[in-house]
Amino acid sequence: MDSNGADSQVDGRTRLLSSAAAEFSRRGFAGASIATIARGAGVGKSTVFHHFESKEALYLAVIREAAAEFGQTLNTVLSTTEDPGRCIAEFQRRHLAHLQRNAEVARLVLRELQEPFDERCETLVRDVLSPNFQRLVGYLKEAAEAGLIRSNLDPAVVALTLLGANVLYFQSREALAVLPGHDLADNPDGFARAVSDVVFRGLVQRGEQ
Amino acid sequence: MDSNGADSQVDGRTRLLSSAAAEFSRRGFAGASIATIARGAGVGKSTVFHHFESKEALYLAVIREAAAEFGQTLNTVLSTTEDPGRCIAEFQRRHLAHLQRNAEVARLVLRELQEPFDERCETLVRDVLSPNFQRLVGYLKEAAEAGLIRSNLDPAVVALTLLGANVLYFQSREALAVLPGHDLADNPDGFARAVSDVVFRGLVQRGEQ
DNA sequence: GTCTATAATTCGATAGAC
DNA sequence: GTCTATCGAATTATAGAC
Repeated sequence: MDSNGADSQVDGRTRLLSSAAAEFSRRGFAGASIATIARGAGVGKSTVFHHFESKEALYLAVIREAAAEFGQTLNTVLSTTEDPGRCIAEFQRRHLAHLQRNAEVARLVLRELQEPFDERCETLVRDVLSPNFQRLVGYLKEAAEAGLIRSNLDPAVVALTLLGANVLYFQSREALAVLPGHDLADNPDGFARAVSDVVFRGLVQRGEQ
Repeated sequence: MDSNGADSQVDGRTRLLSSAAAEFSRRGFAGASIATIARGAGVGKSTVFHHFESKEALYLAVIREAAAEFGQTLNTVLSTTEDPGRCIAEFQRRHLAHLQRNAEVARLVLRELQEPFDERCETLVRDVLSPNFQRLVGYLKEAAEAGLIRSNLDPAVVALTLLGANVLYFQSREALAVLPGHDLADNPDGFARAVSDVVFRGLVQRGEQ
């Protein structure tokens, strides 16, 4: 049922990260227990503290891991020498795929953002989430300065629009299947492409206004 | 601190709805206690079951109430005789304001969508959320058929893009305040207007492609 | 207020890699 | 022999019961 356990092929640290992702995602930060995480990784409790300074450090490491992986994707995807339409479409597709592949961590982050804003959340945003977000914003700003896209708009708004569509899709996938009239629920790539098309070209008829 | 309590100006049913909104939002459906809800409304436990068939009926009524109120707004806002740019901007602004004004219910719904998809959630989507969503989709479809907006795009995708931006803003308002380079966090109307501008006009330079 | 249970964290020791 | 991963036992912190 769970794919971690004492899978001796990977080292303890890695097994701890994936066990922690599952446990934090299921119970939230406060509800998660170090003992359960250790058990899930097939190691002793004290081994956790050999690899990570504290429960919070482990928690941040779980998210940092996923964020760093997506950072690699950004290296490939965000290039001002490419056509911005393609760039954005590819960003959107890869981002949604990343959310779905790292569903546990994604849920963890969304859960955190909903809880009352504390210092832990601020650290999370500042140190882990913000860098990738700022790279997207930076790309959009450069594209605007280079005349590749419209320049009179806030790049942070554009970024939030793109991310918001993916996040809502990710959160509501199952609910979408209930709604009639489309087949979005089982076609994330198609959804991502359609969103990037909407955002890039807009609703307005070509040639008007 | 909380504005419900035994405020005898409004009737029991109304006080129950707002007490229930607070309690469900805080503890989720399973965690919420009818006794606490009754106490918060200043009525006895049996009064709850006089007004509502069951815990689930009360829960759905809380959300239905907010959805119906927003349905009123849709009547005012979605009109194919208006300029679609204005329509969408106004929809976006009112929707975000509605999320913020009904923050407890909004959090409740988002929480529900994240939990494992069960029958309760399906009822919620089908009976309560879907009607308003379909009205937005229907408006976009008509606008496309009338030639007011581009017709080769999926209206459900457009709707999800608009809603996603608002939902993400709503969920991450406090986190946004931490990110540098913008003042979005304390200007929801400005955010909504900027998003609708992006979605309506697109990123592409006017006159190109 | 004290007692108790639970959970985080630290300590000291062991075993294997190089 | 040192270094690193590991463990079991010991130590604190905290929250709830009485």
